[in-house]
Amino acid sequence: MTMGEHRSGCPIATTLEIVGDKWTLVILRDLVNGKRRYSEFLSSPERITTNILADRLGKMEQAGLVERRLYQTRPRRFDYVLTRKGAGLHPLLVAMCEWANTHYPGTWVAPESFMDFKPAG
Amino acid sequence: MTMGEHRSGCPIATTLEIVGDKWTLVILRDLVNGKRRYSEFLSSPERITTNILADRLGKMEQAGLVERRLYQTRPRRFDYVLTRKGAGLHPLLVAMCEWANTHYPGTWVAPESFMDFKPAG
DNA sequence: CTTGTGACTTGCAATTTACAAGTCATAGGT
DNA sequence: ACCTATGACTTGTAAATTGCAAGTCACAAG
Repeated sequence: MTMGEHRSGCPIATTLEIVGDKWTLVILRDLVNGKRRYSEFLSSPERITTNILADRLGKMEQAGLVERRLYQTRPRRFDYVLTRKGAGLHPLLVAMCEWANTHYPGTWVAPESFMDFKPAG
Repeated sequence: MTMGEHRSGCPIATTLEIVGDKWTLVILRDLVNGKRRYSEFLSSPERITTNILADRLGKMEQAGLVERRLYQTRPRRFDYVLTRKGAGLHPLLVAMCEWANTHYPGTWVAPESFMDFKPAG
């Protein structure tokens, strides 16, 4: 993805082209929380559907946010791991947690392990 | 909007229910930058369409992110102002700017006035 | 062989978005 | 009076996306 393919040079608009939907950052949350496999993402409380999950994981891989890793060969099965680039979105998640906790009483408080997440490697 | 109407108690998922689309945070950016009027939002480089703009402004008002203010009576015309709640999303915008500037060379660097935004009142 | 598992894919209805034109309440000018 | 212009939406419609549910595939196990 090069500069010429963005709707503008604005960093916010550019970011939104990748994560500006209702599901991508939910999946990113799950990745930060240690989920790796398709079936794990499916089990999250927001109940993402299989076609949206497959679509988003594919797009996240294309955008370089995650890598697929073979975890089994027969049949071939992959899990998903955050890249450095993907992990760089963690501050967004933190800002969102803080905003919602402030303005929506009753929303869960994220554990320190989540807020203090550091990408491995 | 009460707890019972969210897809989960997760603060990230909750936030995404309000701003998890390609346009809401673009409008929020414009508000932080001082835009107030419908025609001003329409002139942004991403070229939002009138129905989406009207739809999003209405939703943002309902969610308490903006207030409509009468600026003319004949005909009645309103502009839009960030609330404290809406302004509370500024750290999210900052995080997005930083992420995109890091990973997408060529994206604009936001002026200090944007990054240092403080809500009036 | 059958059944089960996990990771998708497919079909389709409902919803949303993008594009373009239209409408409305004015104000201004002739 | 008429016409034109302005700004803020609204409407019609085609295209795209989402959500629901079922299906398919490559295995493994019994």
